[in-house]
Amino acid sequence: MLSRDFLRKNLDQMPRLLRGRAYDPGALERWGALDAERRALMTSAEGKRSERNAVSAEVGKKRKAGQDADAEQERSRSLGEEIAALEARLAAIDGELEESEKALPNVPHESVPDGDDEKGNVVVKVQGTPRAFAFEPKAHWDLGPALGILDFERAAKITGSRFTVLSGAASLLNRALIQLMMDLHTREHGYTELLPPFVVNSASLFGTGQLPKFEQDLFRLAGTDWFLAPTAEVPVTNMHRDEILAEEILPLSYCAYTPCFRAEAGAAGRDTRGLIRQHQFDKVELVKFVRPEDSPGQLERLTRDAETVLERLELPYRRVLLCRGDMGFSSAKTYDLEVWLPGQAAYREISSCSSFEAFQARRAAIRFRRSAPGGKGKNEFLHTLNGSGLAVGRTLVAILENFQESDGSVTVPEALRPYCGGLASIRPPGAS
RNA sequence: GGAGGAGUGGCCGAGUGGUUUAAGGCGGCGGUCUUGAAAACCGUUGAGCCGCGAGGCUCCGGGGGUUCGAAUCCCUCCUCCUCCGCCA
Repeated sequence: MLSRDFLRKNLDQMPRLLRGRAYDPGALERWGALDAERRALMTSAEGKRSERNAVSAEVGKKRKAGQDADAEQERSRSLGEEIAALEARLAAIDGELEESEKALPNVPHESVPDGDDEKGNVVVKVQGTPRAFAFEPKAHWDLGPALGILDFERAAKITGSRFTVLSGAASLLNRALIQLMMDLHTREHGYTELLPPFVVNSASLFGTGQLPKFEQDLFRLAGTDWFLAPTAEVPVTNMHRDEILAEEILPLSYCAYTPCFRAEAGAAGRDTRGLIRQHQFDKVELVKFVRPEDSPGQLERLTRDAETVLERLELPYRRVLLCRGDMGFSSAKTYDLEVWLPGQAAYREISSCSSFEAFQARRAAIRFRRSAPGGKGKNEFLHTLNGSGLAVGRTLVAILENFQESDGSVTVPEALRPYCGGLASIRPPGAS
């Protein structure tokens, strides 16, 4: 959410600031008129309330002194009616203002390139060279079943499409990857690990920006205010909802492994094969709470922290700076990390690292007390960032496809072996 | 799930209808004193909003109600605690 102050000052600039982003221009115009009316009504209502408070106190005083206070009582009562009328109008205006504010996307950072879709994204870095195969590399949806470690059909029986059973080495590797990522981020990158609830309420989803606009992407527990978390970003960012943090503890860095649940409405027909787009997947998430002046540097660091996982696993990837039109609703700036998948001969997203500036902090009321020499500092909204470090299922896919051999086996990357009992190679059933 | 109890400023805690614009304490900050520190003493110290300003308004877990007037009374929801039941 953008601040009212910012909207007021930049109302005529908003079309330029939000160019390329999805929003309703008519809502902006209405916002301006409503805001002015709201402030006028407020001044009037507060004046009346002030008078009523005084008159009301007079009633008490006179009564105590045994005097007649009927005139004051009547005046207070009629003021009360006037106030109630003004307040009803105010509440209606407030509701409308909030509706339009909630629906406005974040203003992109100035370093974000123009563009309407992924064609406007900019590759800022390419790391590693895709391996030259002496044979036709298979896609993981062929490799996995052949190795007997990915079972799509039985998962469809148990639940439905876009679910998978991992068995044997796939389950082991998945577990090892989580462990490797969590160890790396906690021991080498300074993150504090959390195991948050996987179920979140609507207030939390509003705080990070999934609600109210994107409920169709979520699984809701029937008859409740609870949803399966679509990403650990939601529970972890909302850790500090409605809090005022001390400046000294910033930057705060958390990492958390959670399963993630997404309804994938509107993705019908896309990535229907394999592990790429599932209703349930594991992810290690990185979340930071930082001072506003630190957020650009911290986005670079967080993105590096995610890249380090790919480098440890010897996976070729590239870093892409998303253009204005391809960013998420809440983001001010986003880097996607894309891993090379030989089976598709393409780079595919494996991490998305974003700075939200104060957009989420405002929605979730997360502030910090700026320390000032000789006394009290001001409370300010802090900046939040997060990124996948990494999406575990897609990392498993990348390992299977990049490290496959001509005999159908898959070599386990060196860095992962200590986490899976020294397993060096995954072999097809029956192979020696 | 059943029965009780409780939610007040960073923390503890007083307040059961009208100078409470929330007492007091702790903690924090500033100062006096001191070579320095501690102690003691003095002062200061919640959040948000409206207003050019003076100033004003709102907030005592959330929401609703009663009243001229609500932290205080009523309804409802949430959370926590105790006991019972159930359970990994």
